[in-house]
Amino acid sequence: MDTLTALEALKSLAQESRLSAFRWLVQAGPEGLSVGELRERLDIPPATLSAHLNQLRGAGLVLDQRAGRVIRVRADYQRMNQLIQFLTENCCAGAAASCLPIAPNQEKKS
Amino acid sequence: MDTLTALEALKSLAQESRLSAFRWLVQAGPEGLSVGELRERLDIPPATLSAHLNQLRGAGLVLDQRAGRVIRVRADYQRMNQLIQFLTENCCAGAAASCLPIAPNQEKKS
DNA sequence: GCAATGATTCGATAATTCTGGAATTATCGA
DNA sequence: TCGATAATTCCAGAATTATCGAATCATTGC
Repeated sequence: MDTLTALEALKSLAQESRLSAFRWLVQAGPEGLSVGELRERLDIPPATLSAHLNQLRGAGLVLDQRAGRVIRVRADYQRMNQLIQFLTENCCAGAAASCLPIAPNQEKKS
Repeated sequence: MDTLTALEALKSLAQESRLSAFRWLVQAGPEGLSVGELRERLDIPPATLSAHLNQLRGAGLVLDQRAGRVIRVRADYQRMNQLIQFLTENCCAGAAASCLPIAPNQEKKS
């Protein structure tokens, strides 16, 4: 993932409603949620949610699929993963040791 | 790391100059860079850099240490790590399989 | 075709963030 | 103490982002 794309993704997640929306979608799993369901959970007006979703879409963090009148939205884990990878690489250059405590083959220390 | 803290960190990194600054600092290693060196690399006015550094400081992503007239700034890897951990946990809940392809003990699939 | 429902776009206002010159603070060396 | 250097704060204008009502688009069922 290049810097510009990462920046877009970061901008998209760096906002309360959008981060919250994304977390709901992640929690919902591969099925995702309809825009309406998401709106209920976030309790914000449709137009506002649409604007936020557009931002997340633009960053490639969510995908949607229309089913009749309902649009089902789901988190794009792959893209999220690329972001995490970008951050890991760009956080760890020159200090790998202190930046990989999450890896499953290591003890989670402290 | 709680959501609010993560949000602060994301906001701090979601800006071109600041992301760039942070990457320079990471690349510089534990020694970090002086504010002046950072300013040279980013090529932005002192006041602007100060504002960005304050943001990064507030998010706990950088630490500084005064040495005479010079303030040496370095990336806080631990904090960055916590952010990555937050994102990993909040990306992977309910979909762990597709969110850990980076782990060194797994094949990267697809 | 028409009414109803789910979602989006439009457009205007409010709020926030970014930027950078000028003034200020801190430290050093002579 | 003075002058120079490193960095910061102050503050105001510019630019961007967020918010959301109203209008619109898309789809369904009748």
